[in-house]
Amino acid sequence: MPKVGMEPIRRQQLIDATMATIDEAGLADSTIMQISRRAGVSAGIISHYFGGKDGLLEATMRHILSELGTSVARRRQAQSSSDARAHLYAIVEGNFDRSQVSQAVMKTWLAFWTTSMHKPSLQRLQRVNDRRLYSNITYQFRKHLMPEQARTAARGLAALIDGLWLRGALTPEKFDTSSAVLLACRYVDEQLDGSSTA
Amino acid sequence: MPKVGMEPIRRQQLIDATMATIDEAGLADSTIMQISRRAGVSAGIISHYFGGKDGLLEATMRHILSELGTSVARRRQAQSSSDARAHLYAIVEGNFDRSQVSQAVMKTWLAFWTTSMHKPSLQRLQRVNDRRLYSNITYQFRKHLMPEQARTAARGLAALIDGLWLRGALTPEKFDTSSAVLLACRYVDEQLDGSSTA
DNA sequence: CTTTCTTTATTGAACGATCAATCAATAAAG
DNA sequence: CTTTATTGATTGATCGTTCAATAAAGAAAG
Repeated sequence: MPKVGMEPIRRQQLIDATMATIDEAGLADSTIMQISRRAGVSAGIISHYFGGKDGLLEATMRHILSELGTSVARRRQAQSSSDARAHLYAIVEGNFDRSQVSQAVMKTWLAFWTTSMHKPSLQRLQRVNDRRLYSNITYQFRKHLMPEQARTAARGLAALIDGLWLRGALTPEKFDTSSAVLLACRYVDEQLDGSSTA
Repeated sequence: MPKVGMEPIRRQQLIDATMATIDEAGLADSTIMQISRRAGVSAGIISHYFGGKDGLLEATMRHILSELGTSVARRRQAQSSSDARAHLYAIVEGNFDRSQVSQAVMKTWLAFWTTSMHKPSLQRLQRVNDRRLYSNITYQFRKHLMPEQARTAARGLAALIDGLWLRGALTPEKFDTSSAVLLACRYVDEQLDGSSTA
């Protein structure tokens, strides 16, 4: 069947298969044979399109990060105003959209977080994404808070988002996204409204 | 030299070597040879004392969990009163003591979090610990809040603790423990004091 | 005291299994 | 006939486990 335009299709199939395999067996027990078998192709094709297993994992992480960035940007652009609260809400909602808050995506993300601490290439990806989230949040808080307060509020919100998300990933039960969003948005309110004491 | 009382010594040496190796190379690239070499013993001794690599990893996780439990319990017992705020502060401080908030312990913990999602034996350990933290927090909040509010506040505080801790583990910079404690304690205050709107 | 026996501690080479990567072969499409 | 796509057996390396051998330290017996 081969000839043209197979590359983007295969790449997507393999990235999806990678997340599904990590979800099922964990990154440590995910072999290229399992992944390729799930994608319906041979093992050799991975080296052909991604240069090897590492390339596939990095591409998978890029894909997840890209989807997160898109889901946040989409909600922020939907805001016509420059209201800080609305933008912070959008950021929170975007982080709990994550295209899909599926167990597969969350487990894959956590696996990459762990791996990124020892693989410079993945660490750079994670850092860039992290910095962007933090500085976006800080920028919005600065509209209503003093620089120092804004930084603290941003640290708190970022931690709250990651913590809620982490706990959603760790518990086998369905992740209650809406209550997590509500909790994080209430934190935003507390930071914006209760700033009179300092 | 052998004869008596080597077991507890070797076990501790190997657990320490495990955390140090995970800190340096990551769990995925930690072999029993590296670990045993760092502990100054042969590879075979691991199977002798822990039954195998899995046993060593489970023992290491138990050790970390035990140290966390101890550091929280110690600070709570230091409280003579039954004041909710003081106990919540103690819980927060205990979680950021973690015996040592070293990179080695944090990386090991994160590695086990990731692994526990696919290994029932580790998952049970993690769940028990998680439940205990959550119910302890909920119990304290219930002294001043309605059940539903207490649960929400507990979810928020637990997430905030985990999130701050996770971000401390992910950033290469030194983890600013005191500011993390301050931030989490301020969250406790906001939950306890600002409950008049509901 | 010293000789034998037993237990505990430890080693490290050998084994078997697993896995990522390679590459020559194949097949379809232009 | 060339290019793109794909296969899957082979290869080479790695790793966890096993196990027979060894060593030291008491214990028992003379």
